[in-house]
Amino acid sequence: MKIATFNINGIKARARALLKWLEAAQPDIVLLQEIKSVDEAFPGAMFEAMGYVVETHGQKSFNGVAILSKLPLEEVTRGLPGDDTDDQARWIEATVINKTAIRICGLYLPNGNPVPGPKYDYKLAWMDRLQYRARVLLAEEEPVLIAGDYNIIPQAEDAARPDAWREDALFRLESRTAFRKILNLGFTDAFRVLNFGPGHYSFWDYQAGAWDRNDGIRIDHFLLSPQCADLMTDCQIDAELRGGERPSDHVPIWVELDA
DNA sequence: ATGACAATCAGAGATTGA
Repeated sequence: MKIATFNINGIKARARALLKWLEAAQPDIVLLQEIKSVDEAFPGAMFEAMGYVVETHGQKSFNGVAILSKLPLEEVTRGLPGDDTDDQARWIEATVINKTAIRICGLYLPNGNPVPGPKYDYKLAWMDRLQYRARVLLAEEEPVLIAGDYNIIPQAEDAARPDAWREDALFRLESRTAFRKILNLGFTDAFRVLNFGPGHYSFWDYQAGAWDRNDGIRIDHFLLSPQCADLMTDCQIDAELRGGERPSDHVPIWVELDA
């Protein structure tokens, strides 16, 4: 089973490019972030025509996550637990059953800039809630996959110019510590199991020719529970999409699971 | 230190992003 995550930076602007990539990459499940659309305006029919079921958790103008799946989805839930006053659409969960049941979580973690400030406070508070949710899911001792745009550069090798990010909300120690706390529960950063060294990125800024200079950062991740990590057979980034026409500033990353 | 680029909503330019 091939599961992908892709921050598409606006479904309205990216629907055609997404369709083209789906046809080429043939993922069974796709987690989307930054759909920047309310549920009613999401162009679900074009994906349903390809055999996907569509579950959205949208919001006007900003944020918004969705799941496309060729397998039936069960127990779909929306919103990250832990704060009833948080109305930002950044979290969606579903269970998919093929050979084995997997709990799939799609996330769009807050950016957090500028630092310091309320946006950074929100990021850290959101990561606390994420850690708690991850802990609850892990306790089930079943395959769990938490993937999406984490807005976290895990290590220096995950940025072309780490010094430029040193005090940024994506890379400063406090942010990386919060991310590592989740890993330390027992989750695996899928990409780093199978890929080594610098130069592997999932985001390139639109500005200053970042793509042409490969001035990128790796901020889109798959975190796998032990039971899920044992099923993984491959994990890759489809970087070439960034060189296409009117691309998102992120590219897809995917895992292959024997599940 | 600043801005560069893009999407959205709206119908200009502010807001957001990373």
